[in-house]
Amino acid sequence: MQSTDVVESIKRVLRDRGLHATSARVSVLEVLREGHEHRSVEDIRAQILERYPMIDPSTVYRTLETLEEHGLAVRVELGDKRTRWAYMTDAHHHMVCRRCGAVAEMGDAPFQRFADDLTGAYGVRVDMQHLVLHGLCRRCAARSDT
Amino acid sequence: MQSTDVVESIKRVLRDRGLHATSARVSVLEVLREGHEHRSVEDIRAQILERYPMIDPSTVYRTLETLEEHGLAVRVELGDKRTRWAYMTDAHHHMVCRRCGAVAEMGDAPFQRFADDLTGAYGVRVDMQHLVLHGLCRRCAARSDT
DNA sequence: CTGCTTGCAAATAGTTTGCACGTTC
DNA sequence: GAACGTGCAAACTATTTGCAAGCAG
Repeated sequence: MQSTDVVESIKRVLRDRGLHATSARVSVLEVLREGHEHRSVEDIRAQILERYPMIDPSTVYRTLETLEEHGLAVRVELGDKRTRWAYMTDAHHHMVCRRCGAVAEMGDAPFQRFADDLTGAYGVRVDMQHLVLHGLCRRCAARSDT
Repeated sequence: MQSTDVVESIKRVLRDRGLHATSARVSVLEVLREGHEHRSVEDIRAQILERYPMIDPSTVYRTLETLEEHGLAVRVELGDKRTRWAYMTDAHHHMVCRRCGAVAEMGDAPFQRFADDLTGAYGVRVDMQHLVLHGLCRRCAARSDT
């Protein structure tokens, strides 16, 4: 299990979707797969530059967009102006605390129930992969109860 | 019931919150109150210019931020890059269709149930005023069932 | 009159685009 | 070698900020 194998498996994934396995795409996917937090374009680029020679920001933008179209990456809007990106894995959700800024992760079950409710009531099919909510985190909510 | 009365009532609302009742604030609130769709800063400014002499974009930005802090306006992120604003009224929610772009409004009940679920499960207090979801609208969902 | 607000102009920040060259298949 | 993807530089768009002058209380 060498890092070469990781690269090879990523290339296979890309070619399976009919994409050219370019070094830009490989490096972006490689970095995305290493953690499941959501990262900005600049974070991603910085991590790539630590081990690959060079990549232009515009290439990172274009690459992420391509990966998104092919179901390999997800776009997450946390509420500040920069778009975050994550490797497409299991559904999990976030809440950004409006008081302290903490980002909490939450499991999928209540979200699925909610999505089903909405389908029943309105016929819509809600994307429930990486929802972002705002509000008060557990700690700030508890404090404001006093 | 003259338009003067509208202006006077808005001024009262502003002063009640300890804000100076400036013409910028009055005109922004007046325009926001006229419809409950969500409008961009430029939309709002354009509507103001139809009847008031002049207002700078930066003033609209600052005014909306102030109104938000005082609970008179809500910020809504529909997913494109510009922030939309609405008059703060009853809770209602939106779904942006990822296929056709339609924006559907939905009532509050399932959302409240969901918020209570999350409080029970995670202790968080979710803001459920103007949530924006993404997915497939009724029509596009039906079509993709074939 | 005193401080909060505004207009103006300029600066940011994130993102997008056109084009010539390099790479992948 | 044909099509696709990348780097580079420049353009855009929405938004923010500093400052001097204006208006509200």
